[in-house]
Amino acid sequence: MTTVNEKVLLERRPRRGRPRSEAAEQAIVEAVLNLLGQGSSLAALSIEGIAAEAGVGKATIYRRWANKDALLLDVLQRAEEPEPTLAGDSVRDDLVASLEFLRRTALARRSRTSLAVFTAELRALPELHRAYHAQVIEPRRARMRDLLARGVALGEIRDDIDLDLLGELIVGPMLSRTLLRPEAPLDDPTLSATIVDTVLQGVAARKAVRH
Amino acid sequence: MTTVNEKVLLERRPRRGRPRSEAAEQAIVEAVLNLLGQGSSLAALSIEGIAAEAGVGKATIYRRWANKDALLLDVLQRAEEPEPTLAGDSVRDDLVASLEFLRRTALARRSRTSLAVFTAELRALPELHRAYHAQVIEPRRARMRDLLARGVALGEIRDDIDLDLLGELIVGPMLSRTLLRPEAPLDDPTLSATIVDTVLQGVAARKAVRH
DNA sequence: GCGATACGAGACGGTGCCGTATCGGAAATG
DNA sequence: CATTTCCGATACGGCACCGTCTCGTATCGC
Repeated sequence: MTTVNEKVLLERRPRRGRPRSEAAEQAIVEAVLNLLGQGSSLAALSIEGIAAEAGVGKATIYRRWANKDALLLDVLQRAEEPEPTLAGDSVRDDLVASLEFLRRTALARRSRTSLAVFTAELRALPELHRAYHAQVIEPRRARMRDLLARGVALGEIRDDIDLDLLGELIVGPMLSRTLLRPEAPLDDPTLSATIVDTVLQGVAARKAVRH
Repeated sequence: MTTVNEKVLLERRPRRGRPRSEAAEQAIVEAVLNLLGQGSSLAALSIEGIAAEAGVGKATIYRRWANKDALLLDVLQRAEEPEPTLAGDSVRDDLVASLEFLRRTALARRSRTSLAVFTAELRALPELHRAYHAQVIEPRRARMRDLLARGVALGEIRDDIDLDLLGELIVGPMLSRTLLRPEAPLDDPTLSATIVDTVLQGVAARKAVRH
């Protein structure tokens, strides 16, 4: 594991000679996701194992990526779904949409494993961790902060709660279910709305009316 | 990494000859926790590294544990704090106490890393994962379920929410902060109460009174 | 003191992996 | 057809580690 360069892929593409196989490249990326989906840890992934899973020679991998870190970072980035576009009509609805995105990401079997793998294992791979955090986690949290701040400004959300804590109240339950209960149902499309509405309304029993 | 036997420790203690050094045993356990606390991943721990950190020969480790898995499982079990005793006066207070326990567990630098390491990395170590889940995670969740059920029975908590979801609403935010924000403050002793009360009361802005 | 068992240190064979190099063959350009 | 580059396969040197074993020494029961 050496340094991850800014430019991850080797991109010199000569015009003469046999072109690189797009199929091989896809097979390599697929193989990494397959192995992660089968429960492999990030650190346990080996180039030789990936090559075998992909039905590819090691040289075919090293022709495209400089080293293992570069390959893994590239695959992790490709695996990210695009963030959802938020309608903006209601902060509540946008929160549900954001959480739905997280749920679907977690639902995909591969990503589900990946999420768990990322959060902890990346810690042991500092270069990878730094890059992934800066390029994926942090922008996502910034979006959530903006959304919640809009909710406060519009009067949908109490203004006496720390914005970071608010985000954790929303995201935490989905994270808890994904990480701590690997067997828990995650395919209920109403789960996100239930979480958001429950966090908004509160859990305490009430005698008074809600509005 | 071979199978973890039911009996983890080798426990034949002959009465003749030099007795085993209790100091060495403690140094070994300490060394594992130290390395985890320094950010090492579970999979990256090596017997040789542990022995060096502990200032101990490898044979001294293998004299006590059958293999690496047995050592790690034993250390993980020892590292668990006892669950807090719940006063039982108010479910809200007991929830705060339970969450405080989780916060303190996460706060300890070693445990903080360990928690992150466990949740994801254990996945790649199936024997370890199964044992840890059954012996630590599941009992903890059962306690939380009982506590929440009491809250529902006593009328402190709404009766129209799934108990598992309730638990996730409480535990999730702390988990989120611990795992996704390694730099976030976790040493605020009022954090647990803030989370519990916010989840109980809800996040939505209200015009009506709360009672 | 003597045998038994422990200690730290580290040698040892074996395994698995990294990243490079080489093979014969395949697929492109010109 | 000659050249170039890629292909899968695999050999290679090097490294880190596992779990066993052997040193010379220390500490116990008897």
